Amino acid sequence: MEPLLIFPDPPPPELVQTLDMAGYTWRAVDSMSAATTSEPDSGWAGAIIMLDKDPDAAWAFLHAIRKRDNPIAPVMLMVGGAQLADLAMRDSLFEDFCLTPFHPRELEARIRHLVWRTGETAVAELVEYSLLALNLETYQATIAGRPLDLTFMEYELLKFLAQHPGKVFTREILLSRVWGYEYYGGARTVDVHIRRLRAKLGEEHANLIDTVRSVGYRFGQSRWSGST
Amino acid sequence: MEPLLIFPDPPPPELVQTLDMAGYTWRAVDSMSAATTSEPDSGWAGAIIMLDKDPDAAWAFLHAIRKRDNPIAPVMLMVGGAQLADLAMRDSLFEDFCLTPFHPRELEARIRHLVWRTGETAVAELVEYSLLALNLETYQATIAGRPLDLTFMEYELLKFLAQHPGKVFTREILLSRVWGYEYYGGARTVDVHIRRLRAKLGEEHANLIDTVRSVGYRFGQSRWSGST
DNA sequence: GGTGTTTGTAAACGGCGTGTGAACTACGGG
DNA sequence: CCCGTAGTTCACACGCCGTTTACAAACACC
Repeated sequence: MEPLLIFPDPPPPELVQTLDMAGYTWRAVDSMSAATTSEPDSGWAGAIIMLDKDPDAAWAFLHAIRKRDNPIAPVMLMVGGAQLADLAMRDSLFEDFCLTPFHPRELEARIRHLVWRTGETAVAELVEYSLLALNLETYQATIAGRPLDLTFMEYELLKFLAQHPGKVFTREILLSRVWGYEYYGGARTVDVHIRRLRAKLGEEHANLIDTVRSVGYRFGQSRWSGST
Repeated sequence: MEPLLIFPDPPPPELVQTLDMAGYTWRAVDSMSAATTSEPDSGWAGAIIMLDKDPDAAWAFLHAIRKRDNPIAPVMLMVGGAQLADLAMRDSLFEDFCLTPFHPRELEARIRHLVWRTGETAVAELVEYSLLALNLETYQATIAGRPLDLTFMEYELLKFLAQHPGKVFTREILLSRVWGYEYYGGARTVDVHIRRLRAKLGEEHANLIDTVRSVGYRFGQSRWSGST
């Protein structure tokens, strides 16, 4: 799982202990730039921000990570009882908070609930296979984290293939299912698009699309595990 | 505002006092049938469930209000420290919890945040993305602090796009969702408005609106990291 | 009624996505 | 080893699609 972002650095030892005991990975940072540079490719699972030591710096940091292009969510605030009034009018900046000093089991329960909730709401229509990911809502594709710049037909073809991994399709089937039922065109069209897809997937992933001689093309599951 | 549903009846006096002080209306019930019969036409704003006195009855009641046709949400649980372990594996039944005995100001802050969050999903008065900010109440827009002089349609279009960052919309969808469901007009209308928006956003921010060739347009989220 | 703004449509322009033909290569059978 | 079949690769031209400009209709504000 992706690590949690902690502010500031170093975090209080009781927080570290609670997170480690619960099995979370985390990285503490002291500035917005540090949060960006140390961000893993898969992004942050969320953020925990200590608000009780240096409130002004913490609020500034919180604003920064929520106003950037990919806002970090969810955010858990650690606040002292006297700071509760400061939370009003800033509801949009955090998802949950926990009073300090905190009960380790309470914080653990809150983080678990928070992480669970984001996993629930992330319902973006995705097609994933191995290192390939297609986001059907945004029409974006990535292979091993690297963005793929696909044209419309390339995207449609790859989407169809990735939605039926392991299955073999003849060129005629692909023409009718991807291009359209009444499409009249040469079978070579498919070949060329397959070729362009393999080129954009890169040499190390071109084998995601197999050629089945005298039949057609198959996506993924090139080698089925086991014998026979 | 709609009343809060409290379980059980009668609720502990300190809870009543906190709710009354904060200005919330509420009704306490002791059974699922009572919750149904005393439900106002506009429904419940949410539920607060005391889990510390009779846990079994509380869990049964919680299950009931979450499994019916119109599940009540959000739900706040009041739990003793020794019951924290019971929350695991039941994340789908509640939105937030508060330890008992509770800090009145903490509970007030939690309820406010919870109610705000549910209102947020329905109507947001402010839309922000990166350097763009739209104030839906005053019909004002700014990019990087600089005011944008947008016409009505430009504002509506930008608002709709900014409310769904990353998502791709076809011209037909945009025409129906922004212009109106029974609007009958050429798809070129969208193009021109997109063009005018990009011009007003300025050269350095024109790329906030991406063109997805032969599909439609997308706002923001040019780079995407794995999840969220 | 006059003037300026907003909004929708039409048409010209330009780029690049797309399909096709042909050359080249790989594979398999006789 | 040859030959036929099938897949790959390359190059190029057509045409679609988005951009841009221009203009007319609708509207608002004096």
